[in-house]
Amino acid sequence: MTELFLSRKHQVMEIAAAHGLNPGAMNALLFLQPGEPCSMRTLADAWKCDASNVTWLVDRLEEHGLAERRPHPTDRRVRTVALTRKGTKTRAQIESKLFEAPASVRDLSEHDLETLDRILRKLAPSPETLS
Amino acid sequence: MTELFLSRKHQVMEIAAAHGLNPGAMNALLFLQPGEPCSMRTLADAWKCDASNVTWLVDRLEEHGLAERRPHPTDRRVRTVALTRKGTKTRAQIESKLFEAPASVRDLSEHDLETLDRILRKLAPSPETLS
DNA sequence: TATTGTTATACTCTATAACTATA
DNA sequence: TATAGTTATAGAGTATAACAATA
Repeated sequence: MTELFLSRKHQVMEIAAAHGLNPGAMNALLFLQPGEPCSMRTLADAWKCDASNVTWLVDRLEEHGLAERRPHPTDRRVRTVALTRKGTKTRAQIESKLFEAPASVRDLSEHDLETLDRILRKLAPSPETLS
Repeated sequence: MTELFLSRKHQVMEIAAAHGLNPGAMNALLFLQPGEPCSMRTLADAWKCDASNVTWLVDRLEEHGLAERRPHPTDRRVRTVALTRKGTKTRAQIESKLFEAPASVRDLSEHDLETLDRILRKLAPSPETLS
């Protein structure tokens, strides 16, 4: 079990490094939704980290041209963070790598996969199935 | 999915902090097997980190009285790391917390649990089932 | 000559505190 | 007065390089 946990950690770090990002910045990128700019404060709450750390992480994303700060339309204190075109593309690439099924899962039979899907949905209901 | 990954990360950090350990030191503790001392070099390879970092992590474990350095019986260059009695006990406590089934899993029916077990065994075969 | 482990040191990531600007 | 974000700074954790002891 520890093995599995650790290998996942290393896999995540490798995917991040392949794009020149640290794991924190990669998570930041994944949290941002295309076309939905997000305030720094929201990001700090979502990532359960300090606001100053968000400043640093968003700086990293901006350096890579993946995101950009924009003024908030009504509250001039707020700066929103939006994905750039490059950021949207990179985010999609990372997501597909990160959630790609490992070989052992792809080797499961169609029947096993459907059963697995049915049971796992009980563990982590998608937003659509929540009341 | 990202949510799940992050919440797991925070859970792991909380369990480590409850024992005054950082996540790295906790992983170190979990890797050590009672009655099976392990060289520093082996640990560095296992955790894919630098040897100097192992020195630091084992220092943390020794400070907490969880592990101790011992000479290698034949190679005087090598220092092995062994769990103390306290380390063995703490390790067991952490392991049970870390791998405790979440409420959503405990709520599954007996039948679903058996099915899940059958399918998951195909993904991560235990050492016994490996050829 | 190669390997094990440690020390000295620097770098990355994160948090705390003080600050500016808005609300 | 409270909140959003930044800057300055300190701390934890990790890596690199140089070193001593041993193989």
